[in-house]
Amino acid sequence: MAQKGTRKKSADNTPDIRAVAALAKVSIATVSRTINGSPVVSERLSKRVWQAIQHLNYFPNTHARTLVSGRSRLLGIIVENITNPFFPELIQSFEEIAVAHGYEILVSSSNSDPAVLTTCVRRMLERKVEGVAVLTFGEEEPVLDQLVFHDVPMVLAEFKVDVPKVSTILLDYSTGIRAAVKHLADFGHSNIGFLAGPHKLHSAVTRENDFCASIDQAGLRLQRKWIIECDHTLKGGVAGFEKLQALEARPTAILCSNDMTAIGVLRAAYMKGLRVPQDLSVIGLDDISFAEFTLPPLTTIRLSRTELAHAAFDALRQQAEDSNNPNMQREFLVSTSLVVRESTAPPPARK
Amino acid sequence: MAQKGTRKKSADNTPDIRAVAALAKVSIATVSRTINGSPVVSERLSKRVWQAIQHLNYFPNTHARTLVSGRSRLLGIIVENITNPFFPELIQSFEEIAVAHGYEILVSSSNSDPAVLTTCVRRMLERKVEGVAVLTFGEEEPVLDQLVFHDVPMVLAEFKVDVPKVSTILLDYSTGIRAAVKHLADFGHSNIGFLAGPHKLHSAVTRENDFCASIDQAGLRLQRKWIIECDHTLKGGVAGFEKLQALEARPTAILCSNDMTAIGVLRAAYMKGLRVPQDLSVIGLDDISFAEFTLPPLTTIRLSRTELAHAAFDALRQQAEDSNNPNMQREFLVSTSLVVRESTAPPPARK
DNA sequence: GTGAAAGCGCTAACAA
DNA sequence: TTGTTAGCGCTTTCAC
Repeated sequence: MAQKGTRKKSADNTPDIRAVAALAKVSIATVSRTINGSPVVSERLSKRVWQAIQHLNYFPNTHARTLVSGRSRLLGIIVENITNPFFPELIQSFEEIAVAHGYEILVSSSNSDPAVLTTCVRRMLERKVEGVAVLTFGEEEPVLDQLVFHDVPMVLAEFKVDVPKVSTILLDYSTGIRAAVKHLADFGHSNIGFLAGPHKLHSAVTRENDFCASIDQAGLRLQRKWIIECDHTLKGGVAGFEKLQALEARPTAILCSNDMTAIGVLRAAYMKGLRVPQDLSVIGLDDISFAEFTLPPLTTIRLSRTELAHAAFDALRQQAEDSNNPNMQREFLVSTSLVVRESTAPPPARK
Repeated sequence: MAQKGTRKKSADNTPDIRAVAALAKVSIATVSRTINGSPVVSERLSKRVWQAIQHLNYFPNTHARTLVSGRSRLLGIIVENITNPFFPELIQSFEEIAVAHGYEILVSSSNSDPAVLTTCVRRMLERKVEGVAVLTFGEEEPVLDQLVFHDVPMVLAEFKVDVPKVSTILLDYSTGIRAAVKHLADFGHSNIGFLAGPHKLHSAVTRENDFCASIDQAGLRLQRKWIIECDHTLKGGVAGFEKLQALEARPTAILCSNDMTAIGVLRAAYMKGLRVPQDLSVIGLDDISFAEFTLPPLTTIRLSRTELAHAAFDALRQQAEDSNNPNMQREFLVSTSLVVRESTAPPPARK
């Protein structure tokens, strides 16, 4: 009845820009300029405005801002699965950097399911993200067309496409893998097996090739039968280990395409009564947080999630903010390095 | 030069509601009604509108929607740390449910740092979340005032406050702990130790009390000196185990306040040459994903992240959508259950 | 340097 | 049942 405004909420604790303007006795334009750091505002007014803002505990409504400015300050990040221990650390870093630069992030998991990916993309589009980091390391291509179509900048991991506004992050596995092989060779291992990832995964193939090259470079002889395709799971690691054990000539060290596979090997070796590292050396790849907690703690090739996150953010931010160069495609390289823990040692003495 | 609109983006692939209206030859109001499922729209027009929408690949701008409707369909979830293996699964479930109901989520980690928490809250406020799930299991209280002040519904875990629009999720540890103690007792253990969490954590105290009660209920004698305060980390578990070992009379089974502590015990036992479960039974609590991958796989008390996520979402959704009952405070109970794996067995035969 | 005013894309009165 | 219109809270011309 006595209500005056049309759709004003009843007891709203959230002041708007008009309230600030009224309190500071300036126009809303001046408040806006002050908040956005426009250099034209005189110090006298700026001070009054900030005081009013403080006094009212005011903060701008991002939706209104987005609507009028066309900038959402929202970035999307799509991972394969947040439950996969590789990703939380990555998301964490990405969030930290983004927030530090005034961006908000939208996280979602594709679960390797194209239908889910479609939904993710749609959600991001609806929220008007300014860029999307697609860190699924796999089956990305098809649905991403939507993002391209809507002109949303992207950054892809290990997947180079020649499209404007789409940058790429390449992973330098070879450095870490070479270091791992050398580490083993230095211990005296000359028989090194490799438990590969599924060949449909681009990264798995790269890792395998890098392994082969490293064996060469170390002056060792590559044994094709010691390279076994697994599936990046613990079970796969167990199975891979067993295949290796069934051979007559067996390696004294196993490098795995990822940590879960290595954890499978640890488990299988334990069940067989083989001691790691005395009887068998094992190395993983990724350095998921659990690698530190295995029995024994796993020597592994660390893929820096921090670097990855930085690269992804930089690519997106640049696209979002550099309007001079709207169609740039950049390329980043993220390094790997060996983390020596306790799953590697010299090979058992020959009898 | 020849540009007509004022601030129109140049080549915009994103049609707006007017484009749809024009194509369908209806007013924008009809388009809006159609999209929002208003029952008043005639089938004839509705069909034309949907066709136009499809044809243009149109989707509404959520920011505009939020601005005018006052509903953001955004929910916040604050966890202690996304890197803590307890949380990803929780976030995953929360996301799934939320998305299934047309909500988007904003995830952030407080890192147990009040300053960071303040930022999280601020970010959520700026984005106008309709509710926040505070699942930090700890030091929440102080900064949350901001949310209360701004009238944002909340749901807290294990932390009951009597404030309108703030619901609580209680965790029923006792069921799981009782089952664990019984499991051990059934094996013949009568000497059971407990590696507690830090007493400043409410949940840790509850777990400890439930343990004591369960020992009683199992008809066992409680040994105070077998209860040791640890800190929920692997190192803490190692230290706790060592304290227990230093005692003259030692337990044959150890229940831990969380899985990381149990993993520490596994490690320490391994280093001492004690076999688990033959020489010592170990039980964890949480059932983090790694628990399945330890050596041996860890018997543990599972705290259902799915249930937790459901409860959190339901609480928030109800607050957001039930405007009849704007100040309701609900209470949820989430259960725990024993997951038997391979770290428990009968005690070693007495000599 | 400052303010008035025009919208950003939508929803929700209100009219017809 | 449908259309017209007034804003949601803000940024950004454009005058002054």
